[in-house]
Amino acid sequence: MSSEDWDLFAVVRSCSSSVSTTNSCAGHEDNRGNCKQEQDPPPLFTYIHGDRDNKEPSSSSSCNELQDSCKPFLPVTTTTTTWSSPPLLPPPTVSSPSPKILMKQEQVLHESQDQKPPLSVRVFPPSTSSSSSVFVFRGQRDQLLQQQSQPPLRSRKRKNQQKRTICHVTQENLSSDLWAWRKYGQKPIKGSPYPRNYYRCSSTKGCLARKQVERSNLDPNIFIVTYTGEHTHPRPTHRNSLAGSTRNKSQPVNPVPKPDPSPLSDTVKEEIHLSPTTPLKGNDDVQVTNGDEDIISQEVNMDDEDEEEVEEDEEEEEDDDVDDLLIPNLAVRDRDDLFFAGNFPSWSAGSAGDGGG
DNA sequence: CGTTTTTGACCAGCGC
DNA sequence: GCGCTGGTCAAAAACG
Repeated sequence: MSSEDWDLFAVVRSCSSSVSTTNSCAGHEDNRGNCKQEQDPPPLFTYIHGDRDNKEPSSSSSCNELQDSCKPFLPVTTTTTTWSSPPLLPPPTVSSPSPKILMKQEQVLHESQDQKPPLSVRVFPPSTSSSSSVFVFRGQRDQLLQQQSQPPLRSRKRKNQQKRTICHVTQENLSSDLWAWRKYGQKPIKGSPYPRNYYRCSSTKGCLARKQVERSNLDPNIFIVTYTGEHTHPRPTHRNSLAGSTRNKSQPVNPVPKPDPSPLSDTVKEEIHLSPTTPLKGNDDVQVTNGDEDIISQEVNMDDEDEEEVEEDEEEEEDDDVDDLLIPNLAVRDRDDLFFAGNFPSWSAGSAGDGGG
């Protein structure tokens, strides 16, 4: 596997082609009015948004920002589904492999980030379309309690965590992100075999938007993308420069433990050539994915507003749903496997920095 | 030349 | 206060 492979994942690029398509944003417009969705929205999308640590009143602009970041992943149909406050339900128990795995991942994610397991998990059964399924889980009660008893956390780290949108996307969908991101760090995450990659918006120097891409340890096909901060600029229509964007030669310092390197399909190959910075041509990315990919995004929200919406959903959704949840359509899976087969250069460890500290 | 990626080091938050 | 961990910075290297 080579870094080039990872490029694709890391990816996270956007802008490119842009422009054009309009779609997902339906109903969600960032404060900059960029909301126009650029590409065909992937079918699967779950997102959690909200401020976990500092529960600031979620400003619509902020939320929109985050959502905007995810817009690329946001299916038109799901755009309206904003979840927030979860019912105070006990954390669901996950035991089965497949779908539940994602849930576990979620829990892991929360644990690692919030240090606490999610209070509840919301799952969207593939109701509207078979290809799209969304699940959202969130734990807030503890946080809420903490809020009441604890003063607002104030630290750079905490501040960043204030609002974030977590999206679960497939490798293919990673490139669906139309924003331009520049990788600025990579660190191994405790409890996860895969390192976490840190990206910041490269469209504008002053842009505070950041993105974290982490591969699900439970489901390698799924990437956990966490958006933080807000874009301080309208969505870029094209890349400024491609220099250094593609690294085909670079070799993975930390070879990823990849099982079987199967031959990549043409489609996959194309994607592999793409890098996080690689300009997307038109909807190439989308084309590759075909829209069947799974994008699971989650919005972590601590906002009361969202809670209301969630409540409604809750009634509709039953705990049983949780079992069903998750990525009904992993059509990409095969490709992903192949794709990943030789990818993720430094997934292993130690790369970004001292690993902490 | 300009930009991105890589990666070691630093800083800060959190739990004990 | 200490240690662990996560997040970010910055220098060097790589790429178009």
